[in-house]
Amino acid sequence: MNSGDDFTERVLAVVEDIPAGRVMTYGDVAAAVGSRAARAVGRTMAHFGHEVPWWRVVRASGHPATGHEARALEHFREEGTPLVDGAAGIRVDLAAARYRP
DNA sequence: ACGGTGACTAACC
DNA sequence: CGGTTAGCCACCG
Repeated sequence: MNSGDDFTERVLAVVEDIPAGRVMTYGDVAAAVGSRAARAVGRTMAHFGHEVPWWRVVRASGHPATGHEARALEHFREEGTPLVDGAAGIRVDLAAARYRP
């Protein structure tokens, strides 16, 4: 019953380990599983993200996943995630919200 | 085995 | 700040 995909399983485990009010970048999650496939992490979220707090995973710029910014923003406000209001719109304050294991 | 693809990142102008 | 280019890695048919 092994799902067979170690990478995917590890990624989901890391995302679930992110506490509320904090976020991690795709690159950080990839590094946490011992890889640098930030893109592969994004794909994993697109397929399995419905079972994990995908909104706690953001891009290196502090913006949430492309096409899901509005949805992530609702969760950020709800969990009290540090946000920054800038010209590019609203984004997560990585300096304060980035989760460092 | 191979090429295309993507909820990405960093560098450059 | 923003738009573009190239590099990166894992999954799918």
